[in-house]
Amino acid sequence: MQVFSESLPMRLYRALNAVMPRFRAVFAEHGLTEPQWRVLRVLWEHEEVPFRALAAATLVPAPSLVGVVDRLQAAGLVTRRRPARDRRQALVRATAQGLALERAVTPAVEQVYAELRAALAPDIHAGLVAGLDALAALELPAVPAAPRQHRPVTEGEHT
Amino acid sequence: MQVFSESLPMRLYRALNAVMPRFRAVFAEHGLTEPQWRVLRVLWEHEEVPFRALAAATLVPAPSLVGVVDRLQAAGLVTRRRPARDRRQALVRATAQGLALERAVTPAVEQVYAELRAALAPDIHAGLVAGLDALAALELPAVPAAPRQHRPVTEGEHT
DNA sequence: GCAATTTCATTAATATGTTAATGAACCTGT
DNA sequence: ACAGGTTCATTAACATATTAATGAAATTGC
Repeated sequence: MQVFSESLPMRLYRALNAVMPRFRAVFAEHGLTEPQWRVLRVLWEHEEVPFRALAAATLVPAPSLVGVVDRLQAAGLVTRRRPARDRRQALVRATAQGLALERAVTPAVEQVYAELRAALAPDIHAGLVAGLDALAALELPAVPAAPRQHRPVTEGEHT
Repeated sequence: MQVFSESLPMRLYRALNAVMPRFRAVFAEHGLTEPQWRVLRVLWEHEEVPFRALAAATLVPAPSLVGVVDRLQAAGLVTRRRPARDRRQALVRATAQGLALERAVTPAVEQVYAELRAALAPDIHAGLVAGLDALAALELPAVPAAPRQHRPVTEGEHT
């Protein structure tokens, strides 16, 4: 087994840890968490987005997205709508206030991106993007959903 | 602003989403969560690890690590020790049972790595690793810790 | 020596991730 | 029409992430 710190997953996590705190600091200055930001980001690009598509676009798992949208809705930044033709669906849309946030937050976010571009050599950046896209495209054979052989390590468990 | 789905953070998240479920399925078959696996992974490489160092090596935030180690300890996989020379510290060490897990889980994990290597062209992989390490090394100037200008979007907030 | 500071793990409060289950709405074939 | 199956958002239960605060233990400054 290779050295833990040099494994691909840990490299991915370290890369994220290097950049995301900068972005999150910007989001926080405007009262947003990262998932909340992602939802708004999608809604700035698309008028009205089906819940399912929103989860896919933001990479926020559907069960988490329920709470995220709840809080954005409570804050008056988005609305939820049930279309008559399929009342199971939920269509999410940004309010005027939610749309207005774009102009407020974007400049500071752009600046972080600028720092990134400035700090990363173009060829390194290109190789990185190519590698990431290759990974994302892998579509490794879906997990066989083998039944668990052992119970998970959970709180109440004593020896 | 660039297209959301093509931003570097989303590319990083998509790459992780493409590979981690495979690994987590293996961990789950042995009753482990991903952070739990990471902790054990470090303890297999180092006899006894200071809490602080364990958090850094696993990239698990210290407050989260408290619970992770609690559960591993309750499951009999690790122990916590307070050194006499500095009673604030906590030294974590794997038990015999925790050490035994390595031989049980490693083969399946190696297999996932093998799938990854087989699916990713060597030059793409090299470019990816180079890019990730460059990102991780960035050390963007620490966040200025500017005071929040707006309250976070929280549950109880109504318009 | 001791008050002030700093370090360290932990707790607290809130938000999200993960997996399974639920319940309503739709669909399918008959 | 309707029983059975499917889709969809949501809830449930648990574990973790994030930020701030706490409290005990070490260290520093004077």
